[in-house]
Amino acid sequence: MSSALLTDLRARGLIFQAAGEEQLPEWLDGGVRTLYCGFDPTADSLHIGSLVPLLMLRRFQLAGHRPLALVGGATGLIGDPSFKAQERQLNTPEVIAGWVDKIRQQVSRFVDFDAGEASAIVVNNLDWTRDMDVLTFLRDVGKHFSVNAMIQKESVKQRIEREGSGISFTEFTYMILQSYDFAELSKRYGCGLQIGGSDQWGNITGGIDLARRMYGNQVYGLTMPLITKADGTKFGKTESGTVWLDPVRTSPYAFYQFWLNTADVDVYRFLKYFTFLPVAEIDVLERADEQRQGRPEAQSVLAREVTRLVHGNEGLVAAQRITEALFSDNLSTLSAADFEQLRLDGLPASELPEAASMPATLTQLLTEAGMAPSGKQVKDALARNAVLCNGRPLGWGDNEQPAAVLTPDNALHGRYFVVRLGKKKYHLFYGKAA
RNA sequence: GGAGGGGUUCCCGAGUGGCCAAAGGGAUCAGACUGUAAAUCUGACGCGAAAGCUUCGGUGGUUCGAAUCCACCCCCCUCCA
Repeated sequence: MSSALLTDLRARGLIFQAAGEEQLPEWLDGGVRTLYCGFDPTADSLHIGSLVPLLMLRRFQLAGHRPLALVGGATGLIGDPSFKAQERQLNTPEVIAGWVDKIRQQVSRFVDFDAGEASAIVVNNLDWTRDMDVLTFLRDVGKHFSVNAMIQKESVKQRIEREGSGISFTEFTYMILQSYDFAELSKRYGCGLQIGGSDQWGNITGGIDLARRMYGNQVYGLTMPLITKADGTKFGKTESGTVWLDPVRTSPYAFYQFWLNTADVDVYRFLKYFTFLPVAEIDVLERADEQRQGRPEAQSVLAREVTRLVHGNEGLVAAQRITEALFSDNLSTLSAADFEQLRLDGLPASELPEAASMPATLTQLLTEAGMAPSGKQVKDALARNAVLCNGRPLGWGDNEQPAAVLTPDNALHGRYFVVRLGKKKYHLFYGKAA
């Protein structure tokens, strides 16, 4: 364990802001330190936005420190206003409790619970806030906060100043709750460092102040940069929405594809953020790619590493199997068993209706299968020969006779159709087994 | 409680009686070019195969005709008490 960790984190561009920067290296070098990062249940799964902090916990653990993963059973009931443009809708306590369970399991996959002194712990802030009464909260905790200072925080400024949106007292209080978490963890576990995304800076510094005021504990804070893409679009979204960590929401295949599609300008930075590959190795890869003609190798390394981290080796193999089958034009070499496997691996698939109950149009069939949000898009694609069925282009003329197109004669192994829309959207249709 | 401002299609934002399924930009989707990139160009972009159907906070009304006018209601913001 050593502040060599900090050097590596800096080289990766993972440190955005630090509170107590002068003493931090020394503190880290002084023994097994305890740190925490919070994850609020805002859905039943985390998405890749939480990946950097999750991996960060692991980086610290690998460096010999003890990570606490906090699941925000309490803060999730309130909602963090930080840099949010609008007040959020409250969810019921029952719903949140369900999400807490899911997130606890998810978070647990990224840290090691059997690492001696550095063994991870999952905590829930509901445990120390549930039974606190209002007056205690206001007198013992609230008294340490200056509203004057709170409204100055950049994270809530736009909500306070901007016309068209306000902030409820409930959300405004969030900062105090999270600050209290840090103070409490410093007391309970000797936790001396909180990490989080750059949007958490205000909440983290609030906690640092509170820990000192309530318990005289000197604690530290680190934030990680917001992950951005060079083209300015939001990181973590695909055409089908958010990229989730839960394989049920985002299949390992889709997850793998997401990373594979990383832009060249972003990929080396992402390798540093999202993998444990040494920086030197990433630099070598970058130089090698510069020499190469055509497609760089970095994307496939990134996709492989991150998919393995999140979905394990099995998930990775499944993702690669589908990718290989679809993007190498060798559909005809696949066996019936292979198709079944692709289905199990998470290739989007649906059962084909009987010829008698077949939808009247292909646009309808493909839309219902979720390949496109509206028939218009399918229509557009058909008109441009961008819809392929088992490799054969379909045209606008085929639209009104799906039953004539999707016949057993045209199927692979009598019942499989791989329909491709555009360059990357694939869907497996399967008929009844013979 | 008082005064004022505002709610338009995914987002921003025009439109203030017919020419409006609603300008423009962004996002998104598809094509060309490529490397399942980037940049650029092209097309699509409420729903529908089409005929046609449904939109401009809500409900009623005026009118041959409403996103646009009227009434009431709901929500948001600003200032004052």
